[in-house]
Amino acid sequence: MNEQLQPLKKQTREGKSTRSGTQDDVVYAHIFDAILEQRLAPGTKLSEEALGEIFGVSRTIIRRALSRLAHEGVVLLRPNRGAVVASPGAEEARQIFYVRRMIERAITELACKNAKPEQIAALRQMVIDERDCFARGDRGMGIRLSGEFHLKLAEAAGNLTLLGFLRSLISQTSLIIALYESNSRTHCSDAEHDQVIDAIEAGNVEVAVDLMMRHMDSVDAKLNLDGETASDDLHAVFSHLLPSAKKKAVSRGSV
Amino acid sequence: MNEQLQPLKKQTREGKSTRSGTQDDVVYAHIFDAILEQRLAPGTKLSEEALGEIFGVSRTIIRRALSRLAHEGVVLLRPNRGAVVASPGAEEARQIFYVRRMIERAITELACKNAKPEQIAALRQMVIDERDCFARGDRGMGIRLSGEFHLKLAEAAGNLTLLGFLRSLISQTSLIIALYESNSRTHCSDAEHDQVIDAIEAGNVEVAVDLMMRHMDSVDAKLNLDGETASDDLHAVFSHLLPSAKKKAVSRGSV
DNA sequence: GCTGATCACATTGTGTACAATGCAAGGGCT
DNA sequence: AGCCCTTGCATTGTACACAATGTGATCAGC
Repeated sequence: MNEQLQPLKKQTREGKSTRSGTQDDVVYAHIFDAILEQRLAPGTKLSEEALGEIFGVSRTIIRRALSRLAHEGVVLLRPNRGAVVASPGAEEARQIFYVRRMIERAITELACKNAKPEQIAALRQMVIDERDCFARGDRGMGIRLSGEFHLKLAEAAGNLTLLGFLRSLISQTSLIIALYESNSRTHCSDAEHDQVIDAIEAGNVEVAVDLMMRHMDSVDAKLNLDGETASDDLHAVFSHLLPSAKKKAVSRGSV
Repeated sequence: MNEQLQPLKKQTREGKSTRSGTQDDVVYAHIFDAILEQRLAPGTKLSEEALGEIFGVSRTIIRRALSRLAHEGVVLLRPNRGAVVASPGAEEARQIFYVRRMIERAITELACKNAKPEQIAALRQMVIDERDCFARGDRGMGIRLSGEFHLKLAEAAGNLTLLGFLRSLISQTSLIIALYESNSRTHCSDAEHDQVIDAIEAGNVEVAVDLMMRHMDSVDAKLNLDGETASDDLHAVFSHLLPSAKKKAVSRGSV
């Protein structure tokens, strides 16, 4: 982990998820990415002062970023006791997937009606980039891109509310995959994404939705939410035994 | 508007929406309620300093409250230019209603399966209270309660993610009703709420969902989102002509 | 030796001062 | 006279200092 990257004046090191530009967003994005790429394990405490020192900003900024992450359900904010990376239990995970499935269905339907040619093109490019990243072994970026594919699709659907909800859901989904993925070396298959685009471009709602649902199936088929029903608490209980952050992102998948 | 209610130490004046207790929540709730009850018109600027003085707290608290409201879509936070009460356009309104309808359907279905007897009882009590409030002429409280009915229902459904989404949707819906309600003297009919409970208690999913959808219909039937397609910007443009806050809440409805 | 309370430390919560930004009015220029 | 630039004010953005709270360790008592 970086000892102390310089005070990041504006958009220092924006190579990662391209965001607008305020310090705020940069810090938010970094923490978010760290969680997505599992460099921060669920349950890890996120000390305001420590983070402030790392990013070279005051606690004010960190606090805002954490608050935002908490809103999205990626971080748990315990009053007077600090923030930790959320660790959703199995039941919670099921609920989140249930809702995500519903939202993705709606998005797919709307995208069939509303997606413009240039948006479809952007989606295709996205899949290519995604494939590239996985091919290059840049798994971290690949994971993020495969998440952003779904977001771009939501954009194409043209409903801002759905987009916002999906953003929150994807964050949480990624966390869940990190926790429960049994078969650790899988990810959103590019092929599935491609097929969905085909159906959408053809305007074939039935098929598009069906494919998307299958896609969702293939994602949560990889999870084992059964067994160890107590894992929710176990994770929280034993998390302090883990080092506060793993050095390298290892093979894992996302949606 | 109150000149300066005393520094509200803990839970001063918690007669309104019963919340936990931190200053934070109190300020949040007050602003939120003011928007819901239309004492704050869409487009109104929310100055941090002014609010801080009114509530007797520092800008820090106000800022957090505003940030939270912004996250729920009730307030628009323009960087370096302050916060204003959001004024969603017609298209945005349609999108929000679309999503709300979808969420409410899911909640109703789940509630049929999962609602426990004591939760049903709580819902019935809620409708009674709601009716009471409208009967007493306490329209403000009535509006809030009718919104909270839907939230309680979501609770009974047992999906926390859906609950969170619905909370956000209800806030925005209320705002939209404030903006677009043509027939100004309507509200969630208690009868409709009651019928929905009946169906849920009977475990009759089909009927429950159908009733809920009708209920949604009757809500947006009262809006005129057509005509004056430019009203979005008009509201924003002319809002500075209005006094910063209306004195009294007048007859209006909610969901 | 173990359980319980007390105290010290570490961390978060809040208020405030200062810096930066945006907005508006006034004056000079064309 | 109209337009643009400059200057001043108001408001938000950030950092920091102090207060409050929770946590863990030490020590007395059983």
